[in-house]
Amino acid sequence: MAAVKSQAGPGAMQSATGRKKDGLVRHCVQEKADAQKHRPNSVLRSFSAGFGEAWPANLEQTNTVLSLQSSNVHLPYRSPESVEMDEIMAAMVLTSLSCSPVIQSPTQRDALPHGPLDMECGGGELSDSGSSGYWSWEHGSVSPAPSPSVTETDSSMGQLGDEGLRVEPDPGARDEPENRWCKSWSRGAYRCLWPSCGKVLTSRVGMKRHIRILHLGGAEQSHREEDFYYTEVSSEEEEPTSPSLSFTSGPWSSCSSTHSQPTSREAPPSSSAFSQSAPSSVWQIHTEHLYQAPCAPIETTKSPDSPSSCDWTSAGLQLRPQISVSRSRSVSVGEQWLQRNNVPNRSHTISASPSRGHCSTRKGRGEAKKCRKVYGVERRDQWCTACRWKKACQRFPD
DNA sequence: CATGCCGGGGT
DNA sequence: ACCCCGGCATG
Repeated sequence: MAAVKSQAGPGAMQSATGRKKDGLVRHCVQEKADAQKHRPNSVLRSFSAGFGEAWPANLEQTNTVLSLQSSNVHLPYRSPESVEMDEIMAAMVLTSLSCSPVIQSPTQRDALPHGPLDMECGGGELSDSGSSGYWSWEHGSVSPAPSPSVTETDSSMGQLGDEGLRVEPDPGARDEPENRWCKSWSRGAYRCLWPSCGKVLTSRVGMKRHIRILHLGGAEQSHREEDFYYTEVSSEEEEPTSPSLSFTSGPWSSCSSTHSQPTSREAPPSSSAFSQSAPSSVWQIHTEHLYQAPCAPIETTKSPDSPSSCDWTSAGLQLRPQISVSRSRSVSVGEQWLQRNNVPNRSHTISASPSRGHCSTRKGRGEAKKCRKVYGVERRDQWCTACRWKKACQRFPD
């Protein structure tokens, strides 16, 4: 978008504005804490839940792979390195498998009350395991082609393949449009979701290794958990949208609004848990605003670097980067999300609406940079529309 | 004084 | 609805 914008003259701005309407939907399904149970099965379950039928086409293939795995697993001896690699592979397979529509595991499958898109509940507790900040789009993007290179896995994997995995063609199960399109536009970068890490690597294996070694302490048991601690990000998204937009402090990427999707956003399922949730999931937000900011996608990132998890509340929601939110609808992104999902919201989102409610009192100047500051008067055409019209800034709401 | 934006007006 | 701007509050 940024590029488009910059190239386009003022006149084009308007069209850009129009385009904005199709904000990007980052609909992400958040996994529940349950997923955190460190068990292979739970891993599979949770993933499957999140992905819905991500790649039905791969089911057969997947099964095949599993079979192979189960039959090849027990190798008398292998060098530590090879073992590690195998485990990595295993993790990859797991990841791939997670896309299967329904991976049933005999036990407590019903225990997980996740419905399609029920982020809210997941959010309820992103607890410590911290990885829960899982958004379907992120995972959905996990290479459509389930690492072909996988040839074998450790025994546990094999078992899973044999008994734990029963893939049934259940297209309707959790078929979310978002999942589909989401997966389509991400490609290769992986970001560590570990709190205050945010490392981005281009290889999945590398990321897994990073997580396992640095964050999971290389624990044996953790081999299959890496998946929870990283997320795939689209390189596309990483592209800077606008020069000054990226004040995000972390490695967080921004998303561009070039995608035609209604906007949606990840929001903290529960205001409080929010901060802790997803160690550092990226809150990418695309909002529409009344005034249709010409430029761009608004992106929000939860500041990863904030040592203390709770940032949302401080500094106007932390929508640091740019968020354009229409005042008329509440302002906080989180709120918006909550509203959409009928989640009883409230609490932290201070940022917003007060101004409208009791209008007389103009709220003091927020510390947030406004378009004027960011772009300067000379680049007024890059301001959000609201700013241009001398209205409350939509891009950088307080 | 610069900034943010309400309220109101023009098209 | 879109756009602009006077004028006021704020820092």
